[in-house]
Amino acid sequence: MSEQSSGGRRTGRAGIREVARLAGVSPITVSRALATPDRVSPETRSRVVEAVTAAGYIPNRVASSLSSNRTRLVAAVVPTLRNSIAADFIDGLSTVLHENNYQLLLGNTDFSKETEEQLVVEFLARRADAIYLTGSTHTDRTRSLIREAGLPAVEVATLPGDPIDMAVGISNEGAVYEMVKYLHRRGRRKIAFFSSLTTDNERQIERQNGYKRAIAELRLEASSNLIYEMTLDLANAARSLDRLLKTRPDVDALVCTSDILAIGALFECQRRDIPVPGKMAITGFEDLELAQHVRPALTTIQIPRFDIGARAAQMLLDRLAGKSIDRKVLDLGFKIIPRETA
Amino acid sequence: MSEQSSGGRRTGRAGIREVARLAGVSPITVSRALATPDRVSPETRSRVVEAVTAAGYIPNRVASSLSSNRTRLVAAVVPTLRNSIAADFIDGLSTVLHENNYQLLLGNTDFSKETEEQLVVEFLARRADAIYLTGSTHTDRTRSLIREAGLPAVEVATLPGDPIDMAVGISNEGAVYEMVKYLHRRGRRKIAFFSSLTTDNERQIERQNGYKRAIAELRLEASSNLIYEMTLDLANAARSLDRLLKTRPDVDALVCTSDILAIGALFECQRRDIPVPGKMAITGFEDLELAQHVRPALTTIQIPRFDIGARAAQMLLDRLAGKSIDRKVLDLGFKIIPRETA
DNA sequence: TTGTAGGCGTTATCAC
DNA sequence: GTGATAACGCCTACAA
Repeated sequence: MSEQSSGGRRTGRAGIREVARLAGVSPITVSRALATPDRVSPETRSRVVEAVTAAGYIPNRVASSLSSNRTRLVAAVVPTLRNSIAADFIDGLSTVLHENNYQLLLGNTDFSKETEEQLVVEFLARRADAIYLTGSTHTDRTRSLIREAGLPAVEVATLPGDPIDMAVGISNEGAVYEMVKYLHRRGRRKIAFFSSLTTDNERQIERQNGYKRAIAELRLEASSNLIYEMTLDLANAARSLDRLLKTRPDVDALVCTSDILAIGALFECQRRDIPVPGKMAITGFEDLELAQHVRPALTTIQIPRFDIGARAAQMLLDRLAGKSIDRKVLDLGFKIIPRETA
Repeated sequence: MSEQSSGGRRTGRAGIREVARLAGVSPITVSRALATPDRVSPETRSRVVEAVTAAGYIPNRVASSLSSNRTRLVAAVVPTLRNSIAADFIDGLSTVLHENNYQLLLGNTDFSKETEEQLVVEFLARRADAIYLTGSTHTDRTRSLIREAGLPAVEVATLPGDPIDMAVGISNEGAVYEMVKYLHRRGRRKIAFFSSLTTDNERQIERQNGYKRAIAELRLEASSNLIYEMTLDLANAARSLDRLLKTRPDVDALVCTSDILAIGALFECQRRDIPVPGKMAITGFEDLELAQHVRPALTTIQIPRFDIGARAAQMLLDRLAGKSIDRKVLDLGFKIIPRETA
């Protein structure tokens, strides 16, 4: 009857005590042999390793997290992974995290900052060691929760004036501003603007601000019937172009905040035999691989997608390692890629 | 000096005891008021809620996981999120998981089953409640580890004959088989085949098998110089088409295992003024939104991308809830979408 | 409906 | 280099 530790609610799995027993050492020595092998004598180490194999021991990180007060978990919040460059960021983040023996906890908000707040609460409850947020639009509670927890945090894809903690991204405002000026230099004067939804999405708002600032500086026509906002897909871009041309057949250029929208508009022009760039110039944002393969090839804004995620991971890891951060807001820059559509 | 519980290594944050003290109840009552509110009197409940707010209490799920031996964590393994329908699956998975108050732990393998094994070990160590795997190609150890842990598991995007536990997907073999027959009915006789890399990726192998079976049944020419394997992007599809046409200018149809490859090939045909489908028929796989927008529109195989992830989540949740599963391997089906390229 | 006792499996701390 | 002890913060089991 009476086994070694019969009481309570055991989980069936071999634990550190069992391994310790097999190796003829104490539990804490097993812990050290696995976590910090060089603080244990070679013989002890090999006896422990043997015992681990024999017992089929898989350490319980839940227990170790509770005890050490560290989870080696980074939580990330994205709006969505569908049709989204967020997937590229996360790929970069995940890759660097795994290389450093951290794991990724992922949540999607469907573009709602209230949902984001719920996720952040859940991530704090799980005691994630650091947090990755897409963009800089958050509820006040999200911000204070993270700050009060003292959690390393990085906001991604934009350059907030007042980051919660750190940020990596590009100037969305600047990128579109430059693009409008580029179009102006190439003789365009009636410039329309397509963005995806601006709800809880400051990246889109910043891009729209870049457009407006350039239009104002260049003394071009500023009109609300030149600005369209839509869900991010090809079909909506085509539909919006249809509406735009009905009210404003005089438009000679179209700045889009995504390659998807730009390509949707380009295809619609081709269906209507509107020459691009002859009658209509079109520009995108992101530089998807597709951009260089459509004909005419898409003039667009290139951003370092994988790198943004990877650098975000690195910044979090540096902070977790106690290193000092030189720049809290890291601008990875954009580049206008002139191709054929503008 | 001597505070309530001065000893040890406290984490600074308000704990359940502090909340209990504020509410004038025992810690276990706080636990119940939050986890199962209906098992607590309304007054007690509201006193607890007040105390929670006052203390800024965020429950420690690490501790609760350790104690309850449940993490409410589902771990998912994908090859990559870049340029991949895996992102759509994960979006579906994540959405359903969050609706049910589970969180998602995500890892990427870069198409290596050894990396997958490492991730699975890590996920087991974190005591994830269930696991999601992409495909059915795993190391023996991965399979036995999951089986021995008795963990609910779902393999996604294929229909394994011997699933580790459950599976959701489509018949990759059947889909390509049908597509080749479709092309044959439309008079094509020299049919080439483009797939992405087959390393540790049985979906690609199954699709190639579907191609080979149809070719054999139809008594068409089977030749290794009709089969190409490449990294999944537009540029490689174009390059492979170039090579194919050099050795086999007589080819009249091209079956691709991805819309990306098909569109890459289509664009290359257009650059070379090869009429599609006049001289060359092209078919894809996935039915990305782009497929219906390119001109000529792409004939392809549609699969329920978001649903595959969502159903995978549902199967795991059902099993976790102790419900019986009617079908361990769920076939969500494909559909050939005839458009203009074939 | 509420509370008491004790353990979940590990690691921090301090001693040897 | 190794070990004894006591948490980590919560929840299961059982009792009242």
